Amino acid sequence: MGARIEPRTLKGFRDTMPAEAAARNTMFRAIEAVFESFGYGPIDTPALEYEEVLRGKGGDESDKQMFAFDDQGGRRVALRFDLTVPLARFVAEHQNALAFPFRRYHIGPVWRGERPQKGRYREFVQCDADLIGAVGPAADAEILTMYARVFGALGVEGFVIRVNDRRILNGLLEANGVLEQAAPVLRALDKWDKVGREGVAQELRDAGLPPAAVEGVLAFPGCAGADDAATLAALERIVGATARGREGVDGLRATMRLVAAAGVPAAQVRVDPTIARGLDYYTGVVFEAALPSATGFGSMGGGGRYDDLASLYTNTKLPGVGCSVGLTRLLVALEEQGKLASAAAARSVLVTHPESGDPTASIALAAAVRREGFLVETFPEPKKHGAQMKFADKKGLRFALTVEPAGGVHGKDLRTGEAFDVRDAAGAADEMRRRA
RNA sequence: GUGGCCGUAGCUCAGCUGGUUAGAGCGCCGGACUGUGGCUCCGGAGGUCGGGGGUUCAAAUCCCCUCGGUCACCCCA
Repeated sequence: MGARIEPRTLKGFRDTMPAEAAARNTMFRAIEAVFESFGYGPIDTPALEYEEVLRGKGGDESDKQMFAFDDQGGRRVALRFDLTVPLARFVAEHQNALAFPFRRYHIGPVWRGERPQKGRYREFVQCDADLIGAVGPAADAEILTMYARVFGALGVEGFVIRVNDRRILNGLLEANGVLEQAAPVLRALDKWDKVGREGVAQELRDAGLPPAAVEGVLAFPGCAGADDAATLAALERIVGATARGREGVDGLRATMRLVAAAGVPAAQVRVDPTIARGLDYYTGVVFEAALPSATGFGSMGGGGRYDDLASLYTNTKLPGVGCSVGLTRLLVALEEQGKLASAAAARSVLVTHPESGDPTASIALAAAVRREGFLVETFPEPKKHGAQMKFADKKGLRFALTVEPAGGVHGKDLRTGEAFDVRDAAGAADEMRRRA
């Protein structure tokens, strides 16, 4: 016997407890149902890929964040840090076998070697859906509509999907003569909510923008109006003089019209000039989902349009638009708010084991009740009745059933504490259905 | 990669300016009482005070190092 091994998980990695896992699976199913209702089908890709495939163009931020190492055969491999790059490789590799427009969704864990903090882990689950091989407002609107439906189906209250368009942002940059400083300017704008007007102004000055340009850029986020039409009109006044800005405003206006036509409430999807998104491959519409109630958690996901998904792997031009739900973060945020959809335990049953003797009758009872549609578990050992009941209580089971030595079934509603006696499994099922 | 805070029983924490056998609540185990849980009562197990070094007659308590956790920045889900 050596020293005992300390049971622990790696920094940034976490276990999922039964209640949370149950809630997560319920969420999976809800998300999948929405995606599939729009004609999207599931795919999977390997967690581990060649590093060069995932790395793409080097020198990015993702470089430092990727878990990469040599495998046993000396190959440079890495864990995927998102589901979009694997999608690009997948589409490029299988383009002859796919029907375009290609709609797929993908749910799975991704890994990033960042320093963990609130709502941020080194392993987390993303739910992505993308529409590849189509351009225009109809495609963009479809993703936005579906995205709103997902949060609706998850029962998330008060979510807001804030939408902008990279072309509008580029118009702003052009109008102020700062196209060269796109990255720092967009990054600063994206922090509008967090650091406020003065904070953004400071960042812009630090980025070396001339005072006139700083003022010009600052006029932008504040232009949001009472509704999307007003905001779009204001945006048009600011960037309408540039071709790209004009195109962006027109496109976003058309997209929002289609989203409304699909029946999405205006409160759920709103135009917001401060949404920029960090990833540099977005070229058109961009959006981000947030829970106003989940302060300090960051966004619950986002997405946008990209002109050319797989240019690294193929000459075929593959434009697309997609969305992503950060399921792990969403789960933790909802859990913290005590809003985890509790898996309905209304049909859970324990059939006790006789304290001494033969469990045959109990096993038969359990099987019969199971056929009635209940979630039935049997106690596997002849422990004392009190202990068995305690177990049922701790696990949160709703009912306990015991076969009486003289025949018949004695039941108890663990929630109300009421007992009942019935003739057989069918009688127990009726009684439990009545109480559930 | 940079900075702040924290590290005492399974969990949440008390242990003031260093001083006899390190405590509480909850949880856990056993028992009493209800045939069969949740309430109450009784009893019990469980701690290298994160680790290492130093100061001191004496450290969980002071100093240094280290490891771990956490929050923020960066970036993002």
